[in-house]
Amino acid sequence: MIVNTKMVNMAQHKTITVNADVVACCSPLAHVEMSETEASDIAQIFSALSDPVRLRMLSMIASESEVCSCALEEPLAKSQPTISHHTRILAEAGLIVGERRGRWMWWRAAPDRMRDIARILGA
Amino acid sequence: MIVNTKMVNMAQHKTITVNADVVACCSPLAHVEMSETEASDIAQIFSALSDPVRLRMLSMIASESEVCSCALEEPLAKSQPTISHHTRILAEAGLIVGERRGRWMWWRAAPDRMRDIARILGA
DNA sequence: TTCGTGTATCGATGATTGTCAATACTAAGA
DNA sequence: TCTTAGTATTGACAATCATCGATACACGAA
Repeated sequence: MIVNTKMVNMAQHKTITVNADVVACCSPLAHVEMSETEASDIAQIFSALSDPVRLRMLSMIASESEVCSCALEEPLAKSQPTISHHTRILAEAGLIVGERRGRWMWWRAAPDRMRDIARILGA
Repeated sequence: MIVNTKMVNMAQHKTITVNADVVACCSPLAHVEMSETEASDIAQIFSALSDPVRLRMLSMIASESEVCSCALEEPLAKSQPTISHHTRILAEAGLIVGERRGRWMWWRAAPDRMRDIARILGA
């Protein structure tokens, strides 16, 4: 039974997903030269994707409907603080969204955001 | 008149494009959980995309048929060694391809590689 | 309230990275 | 050959990052 449900991106922080609309409305790379602002915003997202642990983490989360933080430590062979660090970075990039249920933190992928990024790369 | 033409990725190095087929045959993120090897290979490419200067550089190159190295310094406001450093990283990631003509280095985008990455993110 | 447990934060450390001045390399012309 | 000019490499430095132990916080149960 679900006792408490709270939508958050950064677990106990304000819900901040950076660059939401900037990314959504950004043109494909090959069409227009990017501004410095666009470049910084998008670079942050690629930066979130530039770590092997986070990539496998995102893959695990995106392959299921949702995954608990506690289910990530063992397969990724990382400590609990490290897992928390990486989920936070993915969430700040808008690639995953977190939901607290009691003591547990559940994560699910944000396919819209992933499509936005794919579109920027797409030909 | 073109005197000498040499296809290279790393300007005066061996032609090394890392992960070429690994990336091309990699499944979308949400389909199968990534192996550590896949994750490392793909993380390297996202790492190349994770810098604002490189993103703008790639955008400039992809917006034209080809761009000379010497045409990048001024609009990006970076020194020549820095430009060379960034083109090298993009080339090693397989995102751009270089061609030397005389004293000049010409770069063009690799849309196939960009599509491969988009497909990995795509839904 | 107290205890147990899952998660977030802090602090420190070793590794990686972006940047540029100086220098070496490469190619074309004189 | 010597000179000029575009590019690559080296070396150094400041900044950022991944990692984890220790600790604080949040929540449910007794």
